[in-house]
Amino acid sequence: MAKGIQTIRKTKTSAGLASALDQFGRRWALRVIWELRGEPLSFRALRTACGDISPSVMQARLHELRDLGLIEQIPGLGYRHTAAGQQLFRVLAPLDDWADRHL
Amino acid sequence: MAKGIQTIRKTKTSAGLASALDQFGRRWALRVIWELRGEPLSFRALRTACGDISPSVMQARLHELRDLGLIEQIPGLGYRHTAAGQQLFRVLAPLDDWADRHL
DNA sequence: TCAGGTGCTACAGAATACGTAGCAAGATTC
DNA sequence: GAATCTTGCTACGTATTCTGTAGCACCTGA
Repeated sequence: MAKGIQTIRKTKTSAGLASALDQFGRRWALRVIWELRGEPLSFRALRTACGDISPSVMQARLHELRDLGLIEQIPGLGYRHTAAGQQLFRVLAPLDDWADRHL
Repeated sequence: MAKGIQTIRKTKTSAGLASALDQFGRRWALRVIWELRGEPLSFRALRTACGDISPSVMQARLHELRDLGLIEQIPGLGYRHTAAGQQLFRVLAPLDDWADRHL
């Protein structure tokens, strides 16, 4: 491999986006955000919505997403998006169309 | 926990989107898509752009993304988006603003 | 009281990621 | 034309993460 390859980027990836992509690059993280698009879901409902994933992993993702301020737990109601989480979902929403078209 | 919890979703997550979210829920998958936004990058340049990740993991992600038809390898040039990959990046692009705002 | 649901934890085994070293092939330099 | 550099990529031992199953404490309704 020889000429023409760019080795140095002009614009680097921002630290915020990098950490976001790192968090989202964990199994089920994006899926959880997606499944909470409608009404609040209980821990177990969320688990079955994701195809009965391991409760320990679900617990880990829920903690992380809560720490990021993307979801919140309402006693007696279950889990739902925060304002930031809703805006993230709005950003992610076009993925549905994209997946239909390209996968 | 008692009343008001929805256990059954009205609209299920499509299989295409589910598999997409599954693929993207692997470490560095989204990051690789993101780093290829500009000019083509060589294997090693891509690796340093992602913070010097393990070459075996990079190799695995590149294979998977190639199998999905999102990136392609041009001999002498490196890796770059396919048409589908570019459209995915366009969908993902607003994440940058979102991360700035919320993280 | 008891059956059923809830959120959540424990733990062993499997899969995945990491970090480092290194190889073969092509270009570059001397 | 030999040495050097850079390329894409592989090997492999270790560490982290995910999976699958079982089960506990709590609450609700019958």
